[in-house]
Amino acid sequence: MRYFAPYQSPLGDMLLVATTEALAGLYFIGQKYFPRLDPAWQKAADAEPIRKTLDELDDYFAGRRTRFDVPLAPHGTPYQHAIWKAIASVEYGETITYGELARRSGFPGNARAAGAATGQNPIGIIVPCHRIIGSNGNLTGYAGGLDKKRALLALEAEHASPGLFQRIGARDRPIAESQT
Amino acid sequence: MRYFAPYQSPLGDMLLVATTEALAGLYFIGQKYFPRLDPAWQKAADAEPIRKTLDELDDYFAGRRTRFDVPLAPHGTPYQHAIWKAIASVEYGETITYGELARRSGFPGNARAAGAATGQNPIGIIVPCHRIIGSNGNLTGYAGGLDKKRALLALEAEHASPGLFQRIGARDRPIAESQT
DNA sequence: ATTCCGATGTCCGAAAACGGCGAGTAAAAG
DNA sequence: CTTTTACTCGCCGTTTTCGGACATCGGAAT
Repeated sequence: MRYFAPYQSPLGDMLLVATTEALAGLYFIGQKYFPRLDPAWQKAADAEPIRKTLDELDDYFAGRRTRFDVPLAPHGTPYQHAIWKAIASVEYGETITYGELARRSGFPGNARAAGAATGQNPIGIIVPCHRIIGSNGNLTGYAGGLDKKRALLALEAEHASPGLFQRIGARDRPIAESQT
Repeated sequence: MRYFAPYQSPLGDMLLVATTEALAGLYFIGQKYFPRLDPAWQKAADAEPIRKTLDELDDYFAGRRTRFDVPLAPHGTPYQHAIWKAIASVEYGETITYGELARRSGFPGNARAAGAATGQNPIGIIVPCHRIIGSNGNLTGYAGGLDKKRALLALEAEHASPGLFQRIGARDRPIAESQT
């Protein structure tokens, strides 16, 4: 059985999906790859993973939290799991390229496939796919919309520990953008 | 959750698969379309549908039973369900052609598709797909092997009530056979 | 008597299209 | 002559599409 709950973030309404054990999904409403709501799913804001996620999200958006502790259980292929795991190792306020992501996940040279897998990340924000950018500094894409990606990076730059150089805004020119 | 149990029939070893509610599968070991055993399945000869099926199979092979009462829950497409339901209406000792089967299931003219669906019947013997034969009298095929089909028809002919004319052996010439 | 053809639902394998890329080259701007 | 910008092409897992093959049968043509 799966449980779900809504969440109103400063960036827009979101949907949480979880089992009794772990968080399985976190989406912006209507984003790309938004899941079909199964009628069998039950609305339950009191399920343990959901309650915990809601708390941590509040802290994150308030700038009080730089890591998440909720147990995760995303559904995907072995390759996708490798990619998502590598994404999860990117620290708050830090950004890496898709090429670097491919390298870290153990599949050097698969930048493109890594990008595709990144886009299908079912647990936005907590698996921080917004921290992956193009090799030329472009944001290139985000399932929830580029504005969300930009806002998340700005939030993290705002509250990141001062020692980090790779944070957004540390560049010598404004960040360009491409299509959706 | 699914349960399974072995059964030693006079025609060879078989596998039963069931839920707590109903029988979901009955296969000759290693037959065509034999299911992949899921490690999560539990061996349980005491589950209600399994116990009932084992009893009824004993009676059937002893010639003491011409109908089955176990609740069935085969897994398949709507079309397949229509076909299997029509198959189930063919009486002990009786045989019909694939064309007739198509007609009875509400899809006249689909003899070929009916044949394909027949082959994918997950509940052998109890859903009596062995009673479906070619329009020219050929046995044409059986997932468990043509020898099993022949043996089952022989068994039923042996114990069928005497009034039935369509039973095997009532033909004016020997029954030919085709490939596997 | 044989051969050929069309109609039909599903499964399965093969092939192609499609991405949240990136490096290398060629043309344009300063 | 440097620095951009535009374009091409290879990269690779996933998803979608497509084409046969089947437990057939009746009718028409050979």
